[in-house]
This record gives sequence, C-alpha cells and structure tokens, in this order.
Amino acid sequence: MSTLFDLPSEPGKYADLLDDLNPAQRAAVEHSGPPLLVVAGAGSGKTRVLTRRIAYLLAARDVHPGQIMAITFTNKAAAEMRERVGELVGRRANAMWVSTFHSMCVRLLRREAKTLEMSSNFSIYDADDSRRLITLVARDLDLDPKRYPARTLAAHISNLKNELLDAETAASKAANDFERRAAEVYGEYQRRLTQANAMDFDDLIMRTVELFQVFPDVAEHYRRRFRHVLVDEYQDTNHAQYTLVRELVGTKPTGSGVEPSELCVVGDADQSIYAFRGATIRNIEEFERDFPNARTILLEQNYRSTQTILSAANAVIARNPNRRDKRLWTSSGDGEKIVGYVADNEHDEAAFVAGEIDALADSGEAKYSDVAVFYRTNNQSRVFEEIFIRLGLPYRVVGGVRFYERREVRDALAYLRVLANPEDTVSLRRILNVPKRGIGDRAEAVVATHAERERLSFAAALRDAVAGKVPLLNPRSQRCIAGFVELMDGLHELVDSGTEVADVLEAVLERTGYRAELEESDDPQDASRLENLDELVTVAREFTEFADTVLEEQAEAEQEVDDAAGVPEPGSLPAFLERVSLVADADSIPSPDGEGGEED
Amino acid sequence: MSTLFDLPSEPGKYADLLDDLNPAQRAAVEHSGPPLLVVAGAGSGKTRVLTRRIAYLLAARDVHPGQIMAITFTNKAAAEMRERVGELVGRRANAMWVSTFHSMCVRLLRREAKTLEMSSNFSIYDADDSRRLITLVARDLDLDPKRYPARTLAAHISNLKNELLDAETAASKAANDFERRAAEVYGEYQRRLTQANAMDFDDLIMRTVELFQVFPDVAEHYRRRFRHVLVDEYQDTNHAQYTLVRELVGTKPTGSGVEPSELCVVGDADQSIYAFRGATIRNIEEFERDFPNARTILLEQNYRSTQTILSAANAVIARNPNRRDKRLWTSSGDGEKIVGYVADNEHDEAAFVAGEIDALADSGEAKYSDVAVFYRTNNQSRVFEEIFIRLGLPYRVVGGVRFYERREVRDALAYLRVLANPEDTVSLRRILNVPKRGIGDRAEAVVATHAERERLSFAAALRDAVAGKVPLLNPRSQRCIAGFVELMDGLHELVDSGTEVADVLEAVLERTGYRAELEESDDPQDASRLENLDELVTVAREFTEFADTVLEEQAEAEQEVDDAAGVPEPGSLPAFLERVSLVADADSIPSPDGEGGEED
Amino acid sequence: QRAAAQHPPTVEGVTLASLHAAKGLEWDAVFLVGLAEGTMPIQHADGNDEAIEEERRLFYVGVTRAREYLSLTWALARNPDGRRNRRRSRFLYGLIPEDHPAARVARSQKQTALKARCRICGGPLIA
Amino acid sequence: QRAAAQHPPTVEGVTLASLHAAKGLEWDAVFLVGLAEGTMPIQHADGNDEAIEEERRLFYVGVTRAREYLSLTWALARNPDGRRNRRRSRFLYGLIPEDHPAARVARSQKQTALKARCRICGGPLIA
DNA sequence: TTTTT
DNA sequence: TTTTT
DNA sequence: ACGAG
Repeated sequence: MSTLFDLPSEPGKYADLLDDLNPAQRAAVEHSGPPLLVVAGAGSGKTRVLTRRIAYLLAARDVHPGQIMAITFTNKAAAEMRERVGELVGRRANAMWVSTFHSMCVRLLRREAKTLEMSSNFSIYDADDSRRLITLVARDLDLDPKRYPARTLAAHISNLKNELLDAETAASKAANDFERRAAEVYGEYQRRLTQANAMDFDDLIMRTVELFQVFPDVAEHYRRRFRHVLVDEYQDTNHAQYTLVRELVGTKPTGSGVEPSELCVVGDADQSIYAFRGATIRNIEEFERDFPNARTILLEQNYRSTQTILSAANAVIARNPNRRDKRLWTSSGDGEKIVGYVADNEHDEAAFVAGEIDALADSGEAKYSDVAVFYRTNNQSRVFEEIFIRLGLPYRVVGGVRFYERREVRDALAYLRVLANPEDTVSLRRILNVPKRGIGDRAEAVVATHAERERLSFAAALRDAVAGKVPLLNPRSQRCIAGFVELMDGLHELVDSGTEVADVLEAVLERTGYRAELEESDDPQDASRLENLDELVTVAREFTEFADTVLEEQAEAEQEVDDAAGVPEPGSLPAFLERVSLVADADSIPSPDGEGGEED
Repeated sequence: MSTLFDLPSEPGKYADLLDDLNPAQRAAVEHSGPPLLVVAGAGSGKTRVLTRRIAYLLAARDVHPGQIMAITFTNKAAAEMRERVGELVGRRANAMWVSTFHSMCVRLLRREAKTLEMSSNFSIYDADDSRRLITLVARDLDLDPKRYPARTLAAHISNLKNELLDAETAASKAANDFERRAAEVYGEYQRRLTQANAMDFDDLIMRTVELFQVFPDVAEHYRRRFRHVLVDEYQDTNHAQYTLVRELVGTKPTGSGVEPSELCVVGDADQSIYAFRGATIRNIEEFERDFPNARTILLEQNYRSTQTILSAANAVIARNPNRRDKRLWTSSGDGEKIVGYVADNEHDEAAFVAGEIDALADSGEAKYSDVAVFYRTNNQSRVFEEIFIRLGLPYRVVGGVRFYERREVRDALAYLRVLANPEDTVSLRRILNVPKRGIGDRAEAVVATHAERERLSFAAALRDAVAGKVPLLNPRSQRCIAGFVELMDGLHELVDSGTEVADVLEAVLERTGYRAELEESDDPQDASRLENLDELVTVAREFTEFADTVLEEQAEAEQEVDDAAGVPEPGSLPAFLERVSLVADADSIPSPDGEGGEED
Repeated sequence: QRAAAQHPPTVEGVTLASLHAAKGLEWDAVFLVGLAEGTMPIQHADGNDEAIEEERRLFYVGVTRAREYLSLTWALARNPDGRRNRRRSRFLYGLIPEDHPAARVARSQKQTALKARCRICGGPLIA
Repeated sequence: QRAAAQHPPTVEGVTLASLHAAKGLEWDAVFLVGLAEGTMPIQHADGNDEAIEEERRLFYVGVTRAREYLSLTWALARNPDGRRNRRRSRFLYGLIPEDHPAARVARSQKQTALKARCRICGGPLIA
C-alpha cells in the first residue's frame, strides 16, 4: 500500500485531506486515541470532518476500511457519507460499514440470529405495523380504547424499549393503572411479535444491545473487528443507542486484551429536537463523563450563513440555561438584515411572505427552490398553500404521508411480506380481505380465536379453516378463505421458482385484482394510487438490476463474501423487504454497504 | 429515691406497671438501649404502652422526668398522655416535656432566639394568616390569581418547607413556571414573615432543625438533657419532623462523647392517611434503615373490636402491596356480622342508616353518642343531616369551621396580636378597617406603598400617614387613620399597665365598636358571633386564672423556673396568643408542661 | 359548658364525620357510607397506585373505628330519579360475598327500589 | 423521474416544511412563520422548562437553516375578522428591537390593518 | 378532597 | 404537536 | 375622588 511508509503526522503530508480545513476541523480529523466528541455547530462542516477523518484513517493511520463503522440516523446521511468518502478514497469505501443505527442492527442480528436462537429472516415492523398489533392486543385485553389509545400505548412501549426496560421490569415499576396496563400490553405484544417472527424498530436496537451484553464474546468479536466507530447526530441518540455504542466500543480492555475501539461522535446539543421520540440530550452533554479521558473539539466556524443570521442564532440559543457555550461565526460578512413582520392575521402573513418570495425571485436573488417556509405544526401550511396557489407560486410541501406509508404501497408490500414470512400475522390479517373477497370481521375473528385456542399461527388456522376444522365458520366464508389460500399458494410458487421481485409484485397486483379495482374506480385519488404502485414496481425492478451489477462486480473482483452470513441474498425478496422496511422514501434506497468482502 | 436500689429487670417487680400488659406490650415497655419502633395496630393499646413505658423509665430505670421528651401531633394526644402518666407517677409528670411537635419547637425557638438572632416574641401564623400573606405577595408580584391561586402556592411552599428546602434551593430546582414563581413567592413570603416578626407552622419545625444543624452545641445541649425521646403517630411525620427527631436524638456519639438518646417511636403505616399534608409513610417504613440496630415490636392484639370486624380490616388492608404484614386479633369473640347494604339512591342510603341507628338505640344496644357515620368528603354529610333532622335523630357534625378559624374570633385575636407584636403586618392589615372606619383599599394601598418605598413597617407607615407624610393619601382617610392609631395607642397603654388579657380583650371589643356592631345587627349569625366572642373572653379569663394558680403552686414548692428562659410570662398576652395559635378548639387548651423547674 | 365549634352545645348525638376526622377515635357502632367507586376511593385517586393505597388505608381506618357493629353502605344512584350507574367500591371485594344482595352491580336501566334488609349476611369475610 | 411522496413530481418550487423536517438542510432564503406564543413555542410546552428549551432549539434550528435571507413573521389574529389577541413569540426577545413595528403587542380592540413593510430594521441583534 | 399544628 | 428508523 | 356595597 502506498501509505505504509508515511509517518502519521509528517507536516505537509496529506495536504489534500487537511489543507482546506480550519484548525478545529483539522484537529478533529487528526485526533487519535481517546474518545472524541466533535461539537459541530450548524453549518460548521461536520460531514466534511467526518468524511475527511475516515479518509485520513485510511491514508495516514493505516486503518483498513473493514475496521470502520460509521453510524447515522438517516439513510440519506449514510448515503451522503459513503459517497463523499468514496470521492476521497475510491472503491475501498465499500468495505466500510456506513449505515443507520437500525440497518446496522438488522445486519448484526441476521448474522447472529443463531446465537439469539431466532430465525434470521424476521420481518421488521414499522410504527404502523406496530400500532396495528398493539390495537389487536389491547382489544384482546379488553382495554377501553378511549382510556388506552393504541397510539399512546405504542409511544409508551417505545419509550420503555428505548430505556431498555423489558415488560417484567416495566410491570414492576408501574406506578399507576396506565403504566400497569401498558406493561401488560407490552408483554403480550412482544409475545405476538415473536410468534410473527417479527421485530419492531425499537427491538432492533434493544436486542442488539442484549446480544452484546449477554454474549460478551460476540461483543468482543465485533469490537476486535470495528476498531473505529463514528457516530453522527449524537445528540439524537436515545438511551438504547447510547448503550449500543458503549457496548460496541467498550470502555476498558476485554479479558482477552482487546482495547476499546476508537470512538468519534459528532453532534450539537443545540439542535436536539427529538426528545419526544426518546432522544436524550444528556448523552451528548455527559459524553466526557460517560467516556472518561475524552477529548472535545468545538466547531464554531460556520460556512453557511451570514454573520447577521449567525448573531441572531447565537442570541436566541444563548438564552437556554446550563448550556455549553458556543458562538457561531463566519468570515464571509454581515449580509442582509433580518426582516421582521407582524401581520394583522394569518392570511396577511402568508400574503407578505408570498410577496417577499416573489420579490426575491424577481430580483434574481433566489430561485423558488432556494426558498423555504418553516412552521411549527404541519397544519400551518394550509394558509400558505392557499395563497401560493392563488398567486401561481410554485411550492412543494414536505411531510404528510410518505411513500411507504401510503395504503396501497403498504398493501402490496404486505403481500410480499406474507410471502417472505408466512408467520407475519399483522401483514397477513391486513391483506386477508384486501381487496374485498368476502372474508369479513366475523370470519377473521373466528379464525383468530381458533388460532389462539389451538396455539396455531394465523396462517395455519386459515388452512384449518379451508379444511373445515374451524368451528363457527360459515361455509361461504370458508370458500372465500379457500380462494385466498389458493391465491397465496400460487404466488408462493412464483417466489420459490426464483421469479424476480418486480414480477412477483406484478403478479400480486394482477391476481388479487388490486390493480383492476383501482383501474375501474373513477376516484382521482385512485389514479394516483395506481401511479404509486407502478412506482413501487419500478423500485423493485431497479433493486434487482442493481443487485445483479453488484454481484457481477464481486464475481469479477473475486471478493470474498463471508461477511454476508445470515444476510439475505442480494436481489432476493427478503433483501428487498429489508430495504424498504428501513426507508421512508422511494428515492432514498440505501446502497448496499460493506458487501465487498474482507477478512473478519 | 425509692428506686435507687432496685435491680432493673428483677422478676415480679413493677408488677403494677407490667402485669396487665400482653407480652409484646411488655417488651415495648421494658426495651432499653437501641432505637425502638413499636408498630401499633389500631386499638392495640399504644397509648397505654407509651404511658407505661414512661412510668417504667421513671420507676425502674432511674430516669428523671426532666430527661423525657414525648412528642405528639395533637394537643389532645399530648394532654391525654400527660394525664395518664400523671395517674401513674403523680406530679413528677409535670417536669416532662409532653407536647406537640409545634409547641415543642416554639419552646425551643423562644429559648434559643438569641442564638438564631431573632426576637423571642415572634407571632405564629396559622394556615389562614399564611395564605393571606401569600395573597399579598402574589399580588405584589403581579401573578395571575387564576394561574397561581394563593391556596396552591401556600400548599406548594408548605411542601417545600416540609422537605427543608429554602427559597433559593427551590428556585434552582424549579423545572417549570409554576415552581419558579412559587419559589419567588416563597422568597418574598419569608422576607415578609421576618419583617412581621412571624413564623408559620412549617417554619417552627424547619427553623428548629436549622437550629440543631447550624449549632451542634445547641443540639448537644438538648441531647444531653433529653435522654429519652418518644414520638407518637410516627407514620404521620413529614421529612422535616423526621429530621428534627434524628437531630435531637443523634445517630452517633457527639465529639464530646454524648451518646445518642434513647428513641421510641410508635405508629402504624396502615393508618398513614396524611400524605397530602406532607406526611411520608417512608419514615416508618424505613425506620430500621434510618436508625441502624433498631428493634421493632409489633402490637397485633386488639382491645377494641370484635374478631369479625378485625378480620374484615385485615382482609381490606392485606391488599395493599409492599406492606409489613400485620394481622389484628382479639380474644373477645366474633360478635355481630357486618351489615352490607346497597341503596337505590343516597337518600335511601341515609334512610337505611337512620333506621339502623334507631333500631340500635331502641334495642338498647347503643346510645346515639356511641354511633358514628363516616364519609369520604364532608359534603356527604348533607343527606344524612336532612334525614336525621326529619326523624328527630340527634347528631353532631365534626369538621367545618373551627372555633379559632371563625372570622370574629380571628378579628379579635388580630387586635391582640398587633398589641403584642406591632410588626405583625398581616394582623394589622386585617383589622385596619374592621369594623369599618373609613380606611378603604385605596388608603391601605397608598400606605403599603409608602411602607415599601421607605422601608418602614406598616405600623410605622401608619404613623407617617397621621403625620401627613404619606403622599397621595387624602385628608379624610388620614383622619380615619389617625383615629385608628389613637385607638391602638389607648389599648397599648392598657396592656403596658398590666391589665389582664380578658380585660384587654373586652376593651378591644368595646372601644372598636365591634361588639356594638354585632349587637345592632339582626342577622341571627351575628348573635352566634357574639356568643363566640363571649366564649373567647371566658377562655382568656380562665387562662389567666389557671396561670395564677400554677404560679402560686410554684412559689409554694419553691421550684426553679430556669427552664422558662425566653418563654412568655405565664398569664401574659404573649403566652395567651401562643396557646391559641397552636390549638384548634377552644376546649383543648393545652395545660402548661414542663413548667415545674428542674436541673438542665 | 364550653362552646367549641366542633362540639356544638346540642344534646350529644350521632357523630357525622369525615374518615380523616375519625382517626384515633372509636365507637360502638360505625357506618361507613358512600362506598362507591369515585367516592371511595375518590375519583381523583384512580389510576394512581400510591393514591389508591392511601384511600385503602383511609377505609381501613374507618373499619377499625368500630367496636361492635359495622355497616358498609353505598347507593346505586345519586338522586331518586337519577341514573343508577354507580359501581361499588373496590375496597369491598372480598368483604361482601359476590352473591350477597349488597354486591349487586348497578344497572343502567331504571328498576324498582331495592330495599331488602340483610342482616343475614354470613359470607366469608376473609378474602 | 421518481415519484416519492415528499417530492411530488411538480416543478421545483418553494419548500413548505415543519421545523423538524428542516433539520440538516439549508436554503438561501428562509421564512420562519407563525412566531406567536402558543404556536412557537407551542401551547403545550408552556410552563415546562425542558419543553420550552426544546422549542427554543427548534427555533434555533430554523434560524440556522438560512444562508442569506431570514424573515421572521407572525400574525396578531387567526382570521381577518378575529380578535387580535396574540402575543409575539418569546423567542423574538432581543432579536427584534422593542421599538420596531414587528415588536408591537396585540391589541384587544379592532384596528386598521398594519402592513408597513420594514426592511429598514437595523436594531441590535445581540441581546 | 382529606386538614393533627 | 414534532416523526431520522 | 374615594369608600361602601
């Protein structure tokens, strides 16, 4: 390798990586040894620091890409990091693990499924699946849905998991009816998840922590492998994620002498805005106490805003008490004054904003796409949309229902999920009568009861129904169920015969009559539903194509793939489902990472 | 002394004190040395144990009565204990301190006033005075009385004091607007109390704790003196009271070798029902941890109820979790069955109860006065009163406004309090225009502002007003104030010339026109007001007479009275006010305790 | 004779008092009334373990005030013509047998007055 | 062209988004709107220190999204004919000088529309 | 909603 | 009421 | 203009 004979800190060396950094950034890139906290103010170039640091590790410190684990919160951030590191170091970047907390955990859990005595092809339940299951559980527990709404129960259970508390502990700590009932629901919910061979988002983290804590040799194995762990947006970690990081890097040498891995976290307490989701600002505030001997570097120089804006920001945030002081500054001048405006009413406020935007566009100061309007709650967009439409001002609204949250998309995916994991009861019950095929609430309830009583999965109970073994089921429903089972069996054959995902999906849409139903409708919303389904097919098609290219490249390069143990075969149905489960937007499919093989 | 040569545990000795006790009771009486917790179930004879224990200390263990401190919560309990000990040991009982937490603290604070650099003739503010002052403070702080009701503020501040937190600490721990504002109010409230030379109920405890903690020599002095401390109803102590007890007895020897005093607390966690007033069940639950080496004795034999009733009680309370198990039993048989009754409505319920009571009375099973009806909230008495009146069934309602809470009584006492302590602003402002004498809100506000600005007491500001030194005060109001000041000066002369309390009180009622106003009224309520005032005069009269006899007896017996340092002269106005401040009912005037002198 | 507020100078009669005020005293006969959910335990306490435990202690204090005779009562409705939608206090579980008339649950429908006296109680008292 | 929900296939235009959704991104010109008490900070958070601190961070995130141009606006009333009883966000203290028209307090009385543009701001920005 | 000082 | 997975 | 109701 070309770097083997370089002295790590030789001045002038690695100029390409260091020269255009400011001193604080450079210190963060060059720092070596003890845990490092980079307090990165808004616009201070933290991604640049992160990517340069990785490149520097590879170039100057003789670190192998396979020894690097970089953790982010969003797929977008992971993709950006991978891409920018790639620009610096080329294809070697592919051997790194750059992924979100959740996909990292999925990967670890699939690999170590045997250790935890579970199936490696578990389904991943998102917030919606989870709430659905909780609704079922709460109903079975006879809870008044007014006093115990599924949403609230789900949030509470999520918080418990984020605090790494299991149902028993939660029950023992419960200090009121709600907490006690929630703990009950939690317990039953977990039982059903296991039964459905499924995990929710929070489980992914919690069970990985459990993996490391219950099997220290597993933890040591990964600590030995990932000598460098980098965490982005550290202020957004919850307790479980914090524990995960700590277990992964370690705080003291293991019995067999493996030193803690080198940890670098980047974040900004002032941008901690997800407490309601379990994020705890304490993690970044207490970093130096959690990881003794840590070094902290402040990034205060800003490369984004005018000094006027930064001074305003500094003034605003300075009023928060007990805060690590930090003052953003820029070398690029004051810029324009900030505009303040009181409108008589919200309509006028929107009109003022529209006028300003038009003025900016007319004067050429900014294109429409360079302008943003931010509000506290999504319903505030309404007035602005009205005015913008009236003025013909182009806009797009961020938020609202996301691609993978749309009903038709979830329906289609539910079919695929049942095909991949027949025990996935939530998905199965979702599509049982979608499109309508005469299996009503009553029939579903009767089958569910049968499943419960005979300790069968819901899928098996359906087959019992077909065989006439389910009591109280009327013959008409039985015939409908038979039709459904037959349908699914047919689709299963397709999957088993290696049909590519997009084609399976097409078959689902055709054979179930889902597409036909939408085509026959004259509701304009259904037209857009059809478009979304087409889009989903396209995504699936591209997914397979991409996987094929990757496999070809790997074959050419004769790279080993032992890293892929337990990981679903690229391009396969499980692989596709894993991808879409961990992603919010159709256009942010994460590129497969670490798939280039390396020594372990 | 006759006991000097007795062996402490000689069998058959002290038979009169021990023979009629059950083994657990006897153990509690005889126990010596480490801290003792007597868990006394309802009706298990705890007062008997307490009084016998004291008698036994005197008779068998050569303890001097002056070394004993017995603390109760109510004056009634203190009186009963003193009386019952008196029956056993005679007049020696008078040298003991048997008093409520609050009067014990008043006594200590008056004695040690110099140490704390405060006046020994402070006023004692009860809940009503306290709320009044808080109202003034909150108004001056411009607090919205809807968001910050004085009642809620008062309760919050009381809780803080019960937790021994001062205003600064409260402010620093405040985690929301309410807590922060309350802390502000707390601070200003304390300042005004000091200014008024007054303490509220919670201050009495808190400042005594402060006395012991800041001046260890003072604590040691009292620990040396009170070698035996007994606490009744220990489950009702709040944190401050717990701390007070701990500081008094100590947990390890002092620097100069004073061993911890012998502590005996009696209580029943199952009867802890005052959490809302700051009582913390934890104190009794954790006694063994708070006082290592402690001995615990359970009193489970009951001398009150039938076994049927006890079994019901046991069954009820057994459902509380994490509870020290305790099963009440009696040797006196099952008795009658418990009666259960569902009525169609509340009216019928009351009718049923009335019928049952009549039946009991008719059959001679119980007199009316042996019957009680209990409910959760006082308003529930209404239906019963209606029915009882209709049936001519005699009853009395406990609760409601108490004697010393009645307006006319508090008005009269406010005059006396101002005479005793001119700085007592709350009382002064209370009577400023009562009866109406033309000093309205406006005039009061103007004087208050003047006082604030010139840093004068309200009393001094009134004199300024008379001298025309208060701006914005109109001449008519000025004349009215002059009249008031003159009136008060006249009353003062009476006091200074040694007029007895009852006569001062009479003068107040006459000269202010208070009595005349009531006599002229034709409101029947005012007639009862007059009666209450007459009653108050009687109480005052008896108070002086009683003090005179005590003084005579002391003179005869040539007892020393060095214990009386800082304590108001018996029969004096301050003494009278101290008594009524610490008492709820006119008929439960506590008898003076510990006034027989002894070595210190 | 002293005129104290809580002891008006009337003839001594039946004592009406709150459970808190009852503490420390005893009577031959005691009636604990209003033993319905929402009243005992009080609404406010529902769902809060510590508060419910304290309410239970309060009930316990009431029970242990009685020497000979104890009566536990509650009403299905507030007013004679009101909806009978009250449930009996949870503190009565195990005290009054489920088949005893006093254990009956509130019906939402109007029904005839229920006044059967019931000194013939005799169920198991211990849970 | 991909049809993702959050990026509808319309012409690229002005972005309307919640402050949470803004995190991590930047624009040349940013408008923070609805800066009135009860909205920003949200009602719910009032009185709770931690919640208010989080709301302030949210506002801070909004401010730091802007590269060149930043505008802070709020409305006295909800509807054109509604009562003008809103107060401006506490987060604006020290940002907009007290003598600036945008710092005006809501009046309870009806009054004529106030639309004086005010690019001539120039007050002290640092508290 | 309970209210020992 | 906010919603990175 | 202030107090009383």
